[in-house]
Amino acid sequence: MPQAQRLRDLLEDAIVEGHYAPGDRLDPEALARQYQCSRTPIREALTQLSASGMVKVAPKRGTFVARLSVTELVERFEVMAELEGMCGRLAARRMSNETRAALQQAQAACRQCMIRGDINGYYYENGEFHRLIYEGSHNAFLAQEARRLHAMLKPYRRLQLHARHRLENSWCEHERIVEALIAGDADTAQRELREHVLLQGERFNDLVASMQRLGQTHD
Amino acid sequence: MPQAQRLRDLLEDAIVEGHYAPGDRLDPEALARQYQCSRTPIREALTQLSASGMVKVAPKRGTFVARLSVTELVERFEVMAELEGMCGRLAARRMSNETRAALQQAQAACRQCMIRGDINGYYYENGEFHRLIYEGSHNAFLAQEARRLHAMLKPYRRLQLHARHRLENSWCEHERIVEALIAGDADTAQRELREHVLLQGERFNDLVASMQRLGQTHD
DNA sequence: CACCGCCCTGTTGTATACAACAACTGGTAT
DNA sequence: ATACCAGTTGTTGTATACAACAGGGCGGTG
Repeated sequence: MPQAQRLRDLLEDAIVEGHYAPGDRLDPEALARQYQCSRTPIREALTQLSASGMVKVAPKRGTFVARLSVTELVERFEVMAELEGMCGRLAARRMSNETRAALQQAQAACRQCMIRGDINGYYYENGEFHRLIYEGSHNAFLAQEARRLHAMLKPYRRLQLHARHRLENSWCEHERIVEALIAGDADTAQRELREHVLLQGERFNDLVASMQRLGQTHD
Repeated sequence: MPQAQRLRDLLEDAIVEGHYAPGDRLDPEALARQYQCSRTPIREALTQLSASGMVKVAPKRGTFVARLSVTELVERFEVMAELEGMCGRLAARRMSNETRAALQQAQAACRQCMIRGDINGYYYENGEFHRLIYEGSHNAFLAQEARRLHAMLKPYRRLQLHARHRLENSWCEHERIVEALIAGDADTAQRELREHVLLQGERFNDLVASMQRLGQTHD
């Protein structure tokens, strides 16, 4: 596999997992030294990340990890909610028995993390939970787009989970979603997933507050 | 503006407008000669187009204009329908008076083209019609994604319009959509737009047939 | 003291050269 | 006749060097 691809995946992971914070500068030369290669593959990796919206290039000033404004974030969550709902609607009809079982397993794992108060664990299992629903839609393109958006929003989604009782609420919502998916109730699955993802009410305010704190640490 | 960006736009346009057909080879060296530059910016342009799904690279064998399989196409239309529906739902509530007027104007232009049987004209005005609804959603990210998918499907969408009575049917569907949008009826706008975009029944078969003809001319 | 302009520096974008790699083609052996 | 092997060729991926461009700082001037 070409080096640029590996670098793209590595950098994407590092961004998504929070090793680089939104607004951080990504210096091509430093990265080139770090990964023992020339600027060319680094440049290509950054270009691709820029295309997928993970980084923003400020011409002649540097490349930075994308820092989304509140508006941009709300817009993306709005689209994400719709795509997740669509995945749910399709998955309710199309999901295989294996995926169904895996989903219930992921939900059980989420429950364990919730009980232990293990936020990072929940965060990971939650990703699995949603990924399974994407795959369950049996629409590879939809699943790919959903994964892309999910990755893009991951750094911000993580902030939400620290809000009080968010884990419990999230898990209960999952429970209703699983129920609808198992029952094959497409409409309910779609609606519950949309609501689950959509930023609304308190959660919106919590997230904005977290972002502002995040912003202060890097300005 | 960097040359690579210009080239990307140029190539994308050329593909979308059908100057290159799905399956055509895009030889970097030939393009470099054609555009009087080195392979570097060409390469970058092609990489970006590959990321957005317009071209497919077959490692060590060449770069080709994406030729979507029937499955891939159906999947994309399925997602497109959902996104358009979402645009419609939001636009019904958020569209400005100017956009509303522009939409009615585009619809009138479509009507003229329909009456004249001007397929290319209709094709163009149809693009405007849909673009206005995207913008009307007042969700810049959603609009961008919708435009991207729309562009990707454009070469195939064009095939549909040649089917008998497709222009008339399309225009009538537009009419119902405009009506719902003007009335601010979000549910109807969403539903009508979804149906309008979704490949179903006869139209699906027509498109598959056209694609097979297209395939034969390039194999 | 403030403002304007110039130079320097840093960053990106492009060209070119080179190396690695896989696919194709020709030939040979079984 | 077919399968396999090796050389060749074409293509991509990477490194490096260079040029262009913009921004920031510094100094001069009003």
